[in-house]
Amino acid sequence: MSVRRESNTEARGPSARARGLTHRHPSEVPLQDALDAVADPVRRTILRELAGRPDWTRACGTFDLPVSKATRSHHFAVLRAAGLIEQRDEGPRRFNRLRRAEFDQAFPGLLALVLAERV
Amino acid sequence: MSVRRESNTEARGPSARARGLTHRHPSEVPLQDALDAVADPVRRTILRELAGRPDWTRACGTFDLPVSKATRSHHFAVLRAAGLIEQRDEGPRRFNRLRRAEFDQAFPGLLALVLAERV
DNA sequence: TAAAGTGTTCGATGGAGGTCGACCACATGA
DNA sequence: TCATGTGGTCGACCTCCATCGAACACTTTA
Repeated sequence: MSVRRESNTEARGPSARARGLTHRHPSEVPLQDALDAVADPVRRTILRELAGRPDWTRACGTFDLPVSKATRSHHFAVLRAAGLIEQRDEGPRRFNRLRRAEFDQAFPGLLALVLAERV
Repeated sequence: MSVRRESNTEARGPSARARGLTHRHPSEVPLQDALDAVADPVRRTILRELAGRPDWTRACGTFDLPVSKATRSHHFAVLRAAGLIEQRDEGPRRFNRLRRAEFDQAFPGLLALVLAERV
């Protein structure tokens, strides 16, 4: 293995921003928090859009939402605290991943209801 | 068919109170309403207590809830509108039934999460 | 260094809904 | 007819949270 330059974050470790990124595993999330998270229509839109693309391909700003970026940031924080998404910084952008398997094991069927919703 | 007196409500038809009882089938309930209904801890307590007894054996006043009867009445109305319970008047009391099968068909897994919650 | 792009934090605001007391409606029994 | 018990309705209150603009922090690039 040579000493070639790495361009991803793994080689450099977490950035200053990513250091403050706290995640919670779905198994540690109370049902109350999970229900509160999915009870909001904007957050359900985020989840559905996230499910339609491969993991780590959607930055927070790329979602089509009828709210300001401050509100948007708030919603992503709630989803993260509810164990519904995982986030990773890449340069100035924050990419997202839907925690399908983990969340479905903790709350079977709940995420499926959200993703099946026809808006 | 003779003209003998009937003592149950079916023979006399719905009482004056029951006439104003509007139910909604779970299949007609939007996901938003279903999630809002189960997102409240008092309502989840009602659902769990209801699941622990046979159908039509629990009147509204027999539930152990930390709220006034006005609030209690409000919660039962929300659960009814969400297709989670069915109500039937018997004398001055209003008995309840959990709409397990119907609701589970409309929102698979959701009610199970509520009933499995350990308080 | 400066500028542009992305995202968070802060403080304030508004609305939705949970809560209550009081009163009302209905059924039952004395 | 009256009293009692059950439950709903009404109006008011209050808390929580979604929302926003503004300011800030970090990264990248010119």
